[in-house]
Amino acid sequence: MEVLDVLSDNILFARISRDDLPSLLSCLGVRKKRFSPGESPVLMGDEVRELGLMLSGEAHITKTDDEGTRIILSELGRGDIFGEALACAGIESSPVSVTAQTDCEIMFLPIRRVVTSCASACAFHVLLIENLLRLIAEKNILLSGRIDILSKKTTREKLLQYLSGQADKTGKGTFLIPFSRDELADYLCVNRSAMSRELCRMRDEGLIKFERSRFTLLKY
Amino acid sequence: MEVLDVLSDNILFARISRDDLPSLLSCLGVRKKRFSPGESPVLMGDEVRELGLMLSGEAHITKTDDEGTRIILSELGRGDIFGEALACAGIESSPVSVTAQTDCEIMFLPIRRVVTSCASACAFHVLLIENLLRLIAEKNILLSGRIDILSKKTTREKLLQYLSGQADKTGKGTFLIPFSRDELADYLCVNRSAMSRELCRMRDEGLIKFERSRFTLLKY
DNA sequence: GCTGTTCAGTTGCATAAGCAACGAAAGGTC
DNA sequence: GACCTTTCGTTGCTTATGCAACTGAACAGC
Repeated sequence: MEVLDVLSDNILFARISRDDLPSLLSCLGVRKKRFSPGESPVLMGDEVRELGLMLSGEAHITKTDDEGTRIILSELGRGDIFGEALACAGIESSPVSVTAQTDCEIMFLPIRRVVTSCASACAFHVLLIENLLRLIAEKNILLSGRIDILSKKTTREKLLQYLSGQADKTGKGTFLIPFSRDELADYLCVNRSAMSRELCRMRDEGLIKFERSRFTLLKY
Repeated sequence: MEVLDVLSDNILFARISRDDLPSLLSCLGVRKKRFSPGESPVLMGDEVRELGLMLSGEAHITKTDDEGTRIILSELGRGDIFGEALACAGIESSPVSVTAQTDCEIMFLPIRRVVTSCASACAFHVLLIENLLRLIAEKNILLSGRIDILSKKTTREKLLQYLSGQADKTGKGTFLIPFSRDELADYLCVNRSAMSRELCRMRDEGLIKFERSRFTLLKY
C-alpha cells in the first residue's frame, strides 16, 4: 500500500515495524486530506494542533512579511513533516502558512493523541514519541547552527562559519554544498553579488578553493 | 527539602505532584554533582547524554570561536536546564561548554532513562516526556523567531522585527524590553552605537518612541 | 563633594555590503 | 547552428554599518 511506503521510510516511524503501522494509525486517529494547488492546509494565525505529513505532492511553507511580500521559508515534498514544533509547543497563532503547490495528499496526526500515551500503552506509541522528540531536538540543533552563522557580522565570517561547518560535517577539507549561489546567499541572508565578490576575494587570498558546488577549505 | 522546591517549580516537572518526585527521580537514576567556579560540567567536544538541571549557583554556556575568544551564549541560574537538545538529538560532540561561575550544584538526568518509559510505566514519567517535548518545541519556536530577526539585512529591519514581536507578545503598543542597549545590540548582532544611531533616527522619523527600556511602536 | 562606574547617545571615518546592470560560460531545445 | 535559460562572476555607485573615541547623565561608595 502506497501510504505505508511513505511512512515506513519516515524518521517519525523509525524502529516501528511496518506491520504495526495500521494499528498505530488507528490508535492515533489520523485523518487524510487532499489539497489542490493554492489551497492552504495551514494559514498564518491558525492554531496548529496537528502534525502534518506529506504523502504526496509539493507544498511551500510561506510567510508574509511586513511589506506584504510572500517569502518561501522551505519546500515540502513527500515524506516531509510540518507543524510539529507549533503543535508541540501549543502555539495559538501560527506565524507561517503552508500552501499546496501541486495536488497534495496530507496526513494529519492530532498532537494530543501522539503525545498522550494511549490506554493500551502500545509499545510503538512510545517509540513514536521518542522519534518525535529526536526529530524536534535535531531541528533545534540545526536552527542553532544557523543562528551561529547569522550572528556573524560580515559576509566573509558567515561564509567561513558555514563552510567550516560543512567541512566538519563531512569530515573532509573538500566537500559539495547543497546550494546554488543564489540559494547560498539566501541561506546566509546576504546579497548574492556581494557574496560572490567575497568568495573570489577569499579564493585570491588563498583561503579557499571552489568550483561550482565543490569547495575546499585551505586554512582553518 | 531544598531540591524539591527547585524541581516542583520547574516546567520540566509541571503537572507532576511534588509527592511523586522522589520516586520519579529514583526511577530516572539521577545523579547530583557539585562544581567549583571554573569547572565545566560540559566541555566542547563532549558527548552529552544527560540533561542538566541547575539546583543552585550560576554557570555560563560558552563557546570558543575561530579566533579563540570565549563568548557567552547564555547564563544559567537555579532551575535552568541545559543539554536537553544535544542529549535528545544524540549529538556526539557538543558545540558548547558549560562552565560554573560560582559554586554550583547540578542534577543530571540520563536522557535514555527519561525518554524510555520505565517498565512500571509510571504516569508521571509520561508527563515528564510530554513536558520535555513541549520545552524543546518552545525553544524551537524561540530560535525560529531569532532567525527571523537575524535574517533581516539592515539594523532598522532587525529592530522593527524585534520590537513588533515584543509588541505582539505583550499585546500592547508600549512595552518594556528585557535588555540594556548593550544586550539588545548583542541579541540583534549589530554594533551598539550603530543601533543607537538607528533608534534615534527612527524616533526622529516618528516610527517609535522610547525612554530607557520602555518602547512604543507608533506605526506598524 | 569627589571619584569611579555604567549606560546611552553622538560623531567622524573607513569600509563592507546592498543593489542594479551587464557579461560570459554551460546546457537544453528545436 | 541559432536561441533561450540558468548560473556565476564582474563592476560602479551609494549607503549602511562597524569601530573607536568622546560626552553627558545617573548613581554609588567613600
